[in-house]
Amino acid sequence: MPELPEVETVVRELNKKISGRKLKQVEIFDKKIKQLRLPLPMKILSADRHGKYIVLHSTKGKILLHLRMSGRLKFAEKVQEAPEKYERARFYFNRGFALQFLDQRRFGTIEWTKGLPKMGLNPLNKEFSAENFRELVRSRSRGIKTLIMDQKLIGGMGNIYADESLWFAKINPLRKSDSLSDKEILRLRQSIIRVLHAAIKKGGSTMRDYKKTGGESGSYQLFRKVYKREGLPCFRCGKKIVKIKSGGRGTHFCPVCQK
DNA sequence: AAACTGACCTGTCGGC
DNA sequence: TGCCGACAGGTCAGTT
Repeated sequence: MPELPEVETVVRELNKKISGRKLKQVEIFDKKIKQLRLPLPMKILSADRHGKYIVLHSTKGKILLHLRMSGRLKFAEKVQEAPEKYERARFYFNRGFALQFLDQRRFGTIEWTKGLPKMGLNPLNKEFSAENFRELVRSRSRGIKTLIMDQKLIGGMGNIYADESLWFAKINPLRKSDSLSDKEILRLRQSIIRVLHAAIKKGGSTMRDYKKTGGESGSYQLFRKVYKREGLPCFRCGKKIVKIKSGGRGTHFCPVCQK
């Protein structure tokens, strides 16, 4: 569920809510998640985003969270003892604060580590330069949508924002990456940056499970152009948006203005 | 090395 | 109504 804008939104909230707080105890409710063996208590210094990972930095190491499809974090000033529905783990901080990890589909992960997984370019950072992106796109031959969603190449792009970015760039998601012109590559880069920033501004997209740490929904879904709009008119040319499958994922685009 | 496929889970929705 | 398959924001291991 959560892609870069959703994770970024959550991380910004965590920074406000738990930076500097003392983590006192962790409870794991789902036995699919293995015990962390943290040196508790520990002080959480800050929260960070690494692709779609959430990183909690402490003086002794990092707690790495991944929400996968249906995971979410909920911050509570006071929690009841019993886990709520779909609650898989809980972090207890000083003064009664708790962070709940909810995950209906149980794909989400939590680990205690020193290092970080290898990750592609951060599209919000200057490393996502026109030159770096062009090099990346040109150096292989595969569908452009699956390329921009490959976390080893670009960290954080997911299904919604890949479709949205390709619509803004007027590029068909099935185009082979090495067939894109310089102009198209520049347009795609700009579209990715524009879409991600706009989505962060709206607190991400709530299609179904995703919620911010206080329980509010994001609102970027109200501004989407193609994702889950199959059969509806394209906002640019009026023709119907179609849905196909690419890399096993639902893929939405305008067959007329995305060349 | 790079690019597909199915598997991992639980729930929902649409068709017959 | 009920059943059954397809599908959902993401990755991974296994296979070509």
